[in-house]
Amino acid sequence: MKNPRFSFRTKSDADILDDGYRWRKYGQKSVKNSLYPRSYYRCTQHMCNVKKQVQRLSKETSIVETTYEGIHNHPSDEKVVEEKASVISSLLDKAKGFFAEKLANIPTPEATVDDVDFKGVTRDGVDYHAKVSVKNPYSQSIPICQISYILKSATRSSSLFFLLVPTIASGTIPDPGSLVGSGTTVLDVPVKVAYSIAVSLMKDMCTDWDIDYQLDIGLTFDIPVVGDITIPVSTQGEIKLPSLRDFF
DNA sequence: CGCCTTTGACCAGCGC
DNA sequence: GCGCTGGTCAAAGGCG
Ligand SMILES: [Zn+2]
Repeated sequence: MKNPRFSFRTKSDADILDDGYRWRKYGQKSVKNSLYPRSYYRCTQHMCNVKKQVQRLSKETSIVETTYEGIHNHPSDEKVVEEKASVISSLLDKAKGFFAEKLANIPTPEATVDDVDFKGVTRDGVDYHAKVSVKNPYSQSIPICQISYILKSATRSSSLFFLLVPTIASGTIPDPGSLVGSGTTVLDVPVKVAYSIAVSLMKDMCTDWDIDYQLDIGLTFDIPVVGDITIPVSTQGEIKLPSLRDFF
């Protein structure tokens, strides 16, 4: 009943992805608020009750989400495993090249915050809408399924606030797509800042509106069955906050 | 035949 | 209880 379960997202045109095991489909249901149906599979091996669900996301139709439940008690197809291993090493080569070129030219940052729009105030906090440009210096395009970020202040101001609360916001961006090769991809990042932090920020920013920021970004590659590989990328820059006039 | 989808029926949990 | 939802069963049919 309560088996271990994990899920991952894969950017794929095909609904059926070979993971080295043989499955028998035993159901398909349409789920509420989703354009695409959810398929139910069971491992064909006797005495192995591993199940999986496959569903294409309605928001980003190029991504399928697979949820596994249970652990196989038998080996899988060797050939497919070998193929997966080659895919993984290929991805690692891509990542290596990415960092090789990144380290080559230090001055250009990989990610900058272009603009921060004030969206509104809710009961819990203040909503911003940030446009983040992520530059991919590597010639090949990199498929990304998730980008996690931590936005914290790197200012050297004597402000007590930044010493106490260094982290402004954090979260994940679901399925931002691919980072195009030798280009810049603009991501729309919804940022929710807790109300108490926002107030402190406003008080602190009365004199100078620009703060130095440090943006810790994790690029997450999805690798079927094996799991995710997250590569940390750090960047610094300057962020402009909306003035108090935007509030009233 | 063996093995697989398809598909409606069926069931269990949950909110009202 | 009633209806909705998500997960499963199983009969039927496809296909090499
Ligand atoms: Zn199995």
